[in-house]
Amino acid sequence: MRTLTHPDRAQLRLEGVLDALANPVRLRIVQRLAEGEELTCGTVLPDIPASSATHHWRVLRESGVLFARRQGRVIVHSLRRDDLDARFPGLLDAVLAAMASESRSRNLG
Amino acid sequence: MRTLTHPDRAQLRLEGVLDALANPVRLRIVQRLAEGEELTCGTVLPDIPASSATHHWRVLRESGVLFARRQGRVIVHSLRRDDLDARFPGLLDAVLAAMASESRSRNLG
DNA sequence: GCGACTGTACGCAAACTATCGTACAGTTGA
DNA sequence: TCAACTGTACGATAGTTTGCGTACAGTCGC
Repeated sequence: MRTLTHPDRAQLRLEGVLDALANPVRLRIVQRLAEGEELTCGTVLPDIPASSATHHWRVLRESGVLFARRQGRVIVHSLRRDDLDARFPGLLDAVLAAMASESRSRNLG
Repeated sequence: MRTLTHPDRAQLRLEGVLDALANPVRLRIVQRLAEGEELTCGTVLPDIPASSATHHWRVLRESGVLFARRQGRVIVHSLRRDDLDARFPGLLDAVLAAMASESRSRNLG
């Protein structure tokens, strides 16, 4: 169990963030985090195996999309909203809004 | 030489667009298009082989990021700004602004 | 210490992506 | 019709990503 490394704000890369977001599992995680939830690794998509989930958490963490802090035996994740907004103003909001609008149109059929 | 197919506005998918944008070559193309240029396939990055370029143009076209129209023997590409703005408000602007800010900070050192 | 719990590390296989060379198709102007 | 030009189709390959099983490490409560 290594220490949880994060890029700092200045190290965030647009391409890395876009890459992290261009995946349905990770988009779903971001959406949940954006709802204000602080998620542990096991909290999202209980049907996907832990080892697969770990991979996605890592991609999100290493790209700088979220922050992970160890809290006892769980790892609590939160969106790095401030950092993302500072480096890429409007990007996160646009992605979240787009997800919301996509799920709306899905529900309409 | 097949006909150039495009998804229509309602078919645009966030994940597909993010995926198309999560690549340095394609980001560069989008940046150039956003500057108002209308580009043909050979106009960007002359050092990359035509067959590689074709691949990237296709990804951008099929994800709905740009529109390609045949004009004599060249294919002219333009950003689908209106469609992107309609489906994913703020997304394209945020990405373009982020690119601009990244190239600014690169120039500073 | 021990067992339950949470998540990682490692390694593997399948699927996907990027890059490229070669051959070729459509358009244009001579 | 012919050659030049522009871009595609196809196929190969290397590298990457995804998904997963298994083994294990750190923390907690008892």
